[in-house]
Amino acid sequence: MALSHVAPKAFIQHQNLVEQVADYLTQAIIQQHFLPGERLSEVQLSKDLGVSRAPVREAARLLESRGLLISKPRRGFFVRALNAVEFEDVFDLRLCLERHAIEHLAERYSVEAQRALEQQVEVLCEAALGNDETRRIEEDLQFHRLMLHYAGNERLLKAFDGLTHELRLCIALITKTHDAPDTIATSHFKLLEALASGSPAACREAIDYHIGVARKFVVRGVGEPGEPGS
Amino acid sequence: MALSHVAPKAFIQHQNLVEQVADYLTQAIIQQHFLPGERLSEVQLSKDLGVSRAPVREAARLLESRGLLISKPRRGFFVRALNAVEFEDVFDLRLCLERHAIEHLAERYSVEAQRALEQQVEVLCEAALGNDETRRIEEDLQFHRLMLHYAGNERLLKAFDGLTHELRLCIALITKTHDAPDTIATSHFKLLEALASGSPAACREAIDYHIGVARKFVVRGVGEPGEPGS
DNA sequence: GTTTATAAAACTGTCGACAGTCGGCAGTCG
DNA sequence: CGACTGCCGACTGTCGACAGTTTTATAAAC
Repeated sequence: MALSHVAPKAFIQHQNLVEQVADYLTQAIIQQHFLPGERLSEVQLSKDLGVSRAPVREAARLLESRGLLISKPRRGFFVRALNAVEFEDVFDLRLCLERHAIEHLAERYSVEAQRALEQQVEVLCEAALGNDETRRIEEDLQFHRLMLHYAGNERLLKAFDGLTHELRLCIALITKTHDAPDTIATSHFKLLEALASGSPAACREAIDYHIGVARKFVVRGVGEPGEPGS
Repeated sequence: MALSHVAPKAFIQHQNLVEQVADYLTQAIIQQHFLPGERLSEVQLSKDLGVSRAPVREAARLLESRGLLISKPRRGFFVRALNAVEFEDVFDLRLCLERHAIEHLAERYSVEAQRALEQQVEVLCEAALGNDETRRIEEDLQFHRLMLHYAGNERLLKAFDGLTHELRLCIALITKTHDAPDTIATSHFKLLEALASGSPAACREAIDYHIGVARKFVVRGVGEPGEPGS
């Protein structure tokens, strides 16, 4: 592994090594600098990043809990390889969480929440016009995070955050999503309308449609179930 | 392949220190040997358990991701202290997950699933007659885990498992639940009936009632929001 | 007696090192 | 020629130690 993508040694500022390593690994995995199923060498990473193995190990455990890595005892950490079934499961869980959230939100839709969401949709639409796919995805996720937040259950948001890491992975793996970026962006307006209507049923219908579209964009060309070789 | 006579899985279980420490801590927290909000000293734990600090730290990170601990930078790890709001949030999330699961399950209720669930309810009822509260809780959770499992989304089950740790904590904190153990046990029958009917709506109603009862038992005498003193 | 300044203690974050283990490779035996 | 065995390198799991920071204890000043 020549690791040509590796960051300069001084990239890591002495501040919170574990988090920094975790962030670095997250980016590297999502950008597919490490292939799914690939084994991560602790020593190699330590050398590349210029830190010791302790923070690398702790960061790896963090990413394991986020579903980006899996650990095999005495073997080390491997990049999570998602198959089609797990793909569907992730989106199904997402649907579960967001349905619940939006139904709650519909019944407690404050002016503050409305303004925040509308503003975020504007940001999202703006991002959709540009070419920065990463930013578009992040703004999209941010909209949904806001929705979860204003739904009033922080634990729900936390669960969603635990999922966004995998979601990013899902999206990144198929990344050829740019069929109709503006379509996805504008489809958020329907969510706003449903919320404004105050009808939980309408909200549920809207979110079902919304996530269904997103899933359809992503689940396309996903490989067969089974572990790609290490 | 001369391994057919060998005991299933590995006869020699060389369990990681990390997992062992994590299990120990989990038990200690749930049994309230560590009070909520209390600070955990890494060195002290290392000495008590006879291991070095590295596995203790990694175990603590694991428990942090499970919601039993929280880490404050440069301060260390603290036992999670749940207030009434977080309490409600946990149960609300649980409701969200189980609604989704049971509605799915209703549409794919196999004979295998039905048999497994009915058997588990029997085990649960049996456990309810005894005095072992811990076992009752575990059997209860196991029933719900089975339900999630047969719903066909492993990711959903994983999310639930991430919640069971907190659930156990919730239950342990209030632990005076033994008002009517058999009531709770038998109330599972209603879930079985709803599933057998094949109606998602009936299932939803049943699970709403079921979890509502459970929550009512637990949410009682929960303190005010805010951090209890160390 | 209370408050501030200072010193000591305790603790976390991080590191380098050692030992046991795993996978692969070569050599050996059938 | 194929299967088994023992060795070798690489790596993980774990440890003890050091440095910087936070907290506590102590002392001085008001």
